[in-house]
Amino acid sequence: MARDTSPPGEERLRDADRSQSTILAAARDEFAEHGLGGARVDRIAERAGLNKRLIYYYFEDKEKLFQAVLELAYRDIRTEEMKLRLLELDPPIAVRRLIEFTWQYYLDHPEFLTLLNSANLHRARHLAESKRARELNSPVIETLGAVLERGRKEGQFRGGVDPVQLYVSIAGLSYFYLSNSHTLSAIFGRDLLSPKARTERLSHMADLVLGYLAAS
Amino acid sequence: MARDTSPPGEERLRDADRSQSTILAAARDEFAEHGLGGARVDRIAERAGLNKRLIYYYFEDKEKLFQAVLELAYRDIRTEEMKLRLLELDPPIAVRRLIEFTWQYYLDHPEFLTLLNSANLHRARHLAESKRARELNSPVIETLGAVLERGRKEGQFRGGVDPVQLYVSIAGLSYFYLSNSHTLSAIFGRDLLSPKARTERLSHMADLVLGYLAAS
Amino acid sequence: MARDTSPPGEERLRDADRSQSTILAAARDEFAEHGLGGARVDRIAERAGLNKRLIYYYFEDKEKLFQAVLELAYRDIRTEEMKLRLLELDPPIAVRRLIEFTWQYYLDHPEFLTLLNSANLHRARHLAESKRARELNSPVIETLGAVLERGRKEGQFRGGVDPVQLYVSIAGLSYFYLSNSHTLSAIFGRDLLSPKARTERLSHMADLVLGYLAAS
Amino acid sequence: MARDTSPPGEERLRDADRSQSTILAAARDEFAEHGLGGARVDRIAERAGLNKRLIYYYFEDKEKLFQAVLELAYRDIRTEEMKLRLLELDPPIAVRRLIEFTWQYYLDHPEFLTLLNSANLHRARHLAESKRARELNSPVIETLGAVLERGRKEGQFRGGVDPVQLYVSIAGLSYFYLSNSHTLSAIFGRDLLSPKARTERLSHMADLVLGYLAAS
DNA sequence: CATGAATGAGCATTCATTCAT
DNA sequence: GATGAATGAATGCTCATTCAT
Repeated sequence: MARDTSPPGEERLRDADRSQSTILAAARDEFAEHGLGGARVDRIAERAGLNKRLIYYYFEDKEKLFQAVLELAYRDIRTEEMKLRLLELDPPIAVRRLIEFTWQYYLDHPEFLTLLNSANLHRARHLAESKRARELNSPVIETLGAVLERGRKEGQFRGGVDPVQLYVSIAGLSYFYLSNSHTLSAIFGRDLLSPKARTERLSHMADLVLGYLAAS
Repeated sequence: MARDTSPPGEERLRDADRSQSTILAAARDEFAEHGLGGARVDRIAERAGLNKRLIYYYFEDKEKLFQAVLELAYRDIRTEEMKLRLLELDPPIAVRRLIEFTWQYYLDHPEFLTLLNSANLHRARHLAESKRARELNSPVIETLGAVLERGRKEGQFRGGVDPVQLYVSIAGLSYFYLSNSHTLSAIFGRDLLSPKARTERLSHMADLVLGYLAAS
Repeated sequence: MARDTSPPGEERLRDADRSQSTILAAARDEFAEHGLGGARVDRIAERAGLNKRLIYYYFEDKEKLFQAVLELAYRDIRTEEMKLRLLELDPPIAVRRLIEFTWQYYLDHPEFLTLLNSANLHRARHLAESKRARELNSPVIETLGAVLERGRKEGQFRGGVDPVQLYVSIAGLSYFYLSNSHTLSAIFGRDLLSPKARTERLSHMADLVLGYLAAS
Repeated sequence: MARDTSPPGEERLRDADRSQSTILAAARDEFAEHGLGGARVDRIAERAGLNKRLIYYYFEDKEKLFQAVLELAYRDIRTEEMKLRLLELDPPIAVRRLIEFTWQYYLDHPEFLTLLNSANLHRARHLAESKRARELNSPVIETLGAVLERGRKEGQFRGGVDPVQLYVSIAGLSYFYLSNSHTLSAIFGRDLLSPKARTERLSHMADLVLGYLAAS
């Protein structure tokens, strides 16, 4: 009586890795939707289609689960950033590409913004406790430094620009707009997420950053 | 049995106002510290030194209290913004002043950032429901428009800059840096809130925005 | 519309003292029956006919509730002990009366034995944390000392008997027999709680203690 | 695929016995520390360094495990009691020796006291269900009867003393003092387990019992 | 013999909210 | 206007126990 003829790792129950991943994905969605305080462990279990007890079996408690979700979210964006290959591009193009990537990634992963918000609300306690915090440092920072340096050498960019400051600025320009889009839309009485508005925002950000860099 | 010998009306109202203000301040701190989901009505009452029941008497429920806190926070920053008198300044100075004000206000009122975060987590539901949302529109937007226009006319600024976009950018540059300071400090392994780091950030932001505006 | 004509403190709802007493009594029974670990807060609320939340409102948590129950149990037995008036009796009669009282009290309040057991299991942590622990010191100890002294002076008792040791012995003789009655009954194959067995035990204890005291 | 090349039977059984013993010892410690209700099967498995499932394999459930622990504890003390050889001693010496043994055994095996407590809390249900309950009857009872009889014949002891009553009394004198030592220490404000206090207690108990027996 | 994965029922505790005065 | 008492519905977490190999 062949009990299991399916390819390994595909449909098996009792697959620890698979269960953990399922839980992480469900938790990410729940935390993104409701924040750390508003998230419900019951709902995470339900979303994952797994027993609530299993969450505690693998992640100990809600806080540690949140930490694991955060680390995964950072790993995900870093993984994508590493594919950018900015060094192969002309410096202005490279900077523009970084801006576009950041903008698009935030648009595609709204949960990332919310997770960041929740993490900040709790004073980054979850990252401070993570031994892997430093690993989350973006590899792009270094690359961006090289891009800026090359742009300067080639007379395209001004000098004296700190890549960390610029990286934070690029992130902030997209982040604030998107994270506050609902609030801002309500206040300004115009939809900041319409296609037209999006295009305008992207243009503005690129103009702002590249205009600054280009200035003598 | 004389229950109350105080003059009717007047003083009662004063007390009522005072209680409401006390509750609002306590709620603002609690929401700022723990977010909407993590805030506890009990703690708000304790902070205010008032009976929990009074909170419901004045604000109906926790959500409405949060909404009131949000509206107050917006009113507060708008009040300060109105004192800036940007139109009396040379355009580049005016823009610099707005950047400095924003930066300093966020530094002085960290609770404002957290409240914004919480509001965003809940998709601005609380503002959308507020009849006064539009009143929260910053008067600075209009003023900034005038400043940009004058700067352009005087050959100091480039043209075609949307004041809303620029206003959002200025806010975002400070906001992301400060809101994420703990996370970023952990990741970069350097204290982003040290006096030196603060000065550098302010310089960078001014350079970025003014460098952009000045570019032909 | 007279809402409440009943005598005060009799049937009123919303009577804090009354509620606390009701909870304490229910808790005492539950703890006595199941021990600290086996007791269920739900069941205590049910026994008390009150909302579970109220238990936490008044007693903070299960441990503190147990502590309150313990203190009450001690206060109760001390109250009874104080009514003994041993000093008015002839020394041998006084000692016999203390033995009889202890025996009867344990028989009438089997929950006292169980509570003591539970407290001991947790290393008297609950008493050690009680500020009133010393108040629980039996007033009988002092009285017993006087009785022993008078008995010695009158040539009825031997000298050099520590009243604390004797008090503990008297308690232990009843306590072990009753606390272990089920175990011992099973082992010896005879009912240790039958009327005849009880009488024999009381005789034995009195003989033992008085025989010892009378010995030259 | 050779699964097992070891000699069949013999060694397997050894392992099985060893595992059971390990579990029993771990369970004894856990039950002694936390009582039946507070004991955790997980912790027992951890203490034993064995998989939780094995516990169920050998002992069916927690209750039956507790019963097994109890039976073992009784067997252990009976084994020691049988080494006393009281009949070879002069009656008063024999009684003193029994008192000393009981006192010392309880001191050396505090877990025995706690296990007894737990068993009593559950009304000896675990023993009543044990087919071996009667086997747990102390062989010392009979011996003590003989000692008392010989002491009486030789004019050293009074007559009419029930060995069961005396045995229970001797146990109770040590048991109550030690089992309640924490509570009593807290109440009396003096350390009942200091070397001096121990010596005094032992003296008192011997005086009490032997004084009683010696009395005409 | 031995084990990691999984679970249903339950548990102490919390929380926003309402009642009665 | 103000407050102490009271509550129903969660909420995070635990536990003894079983499954599948």
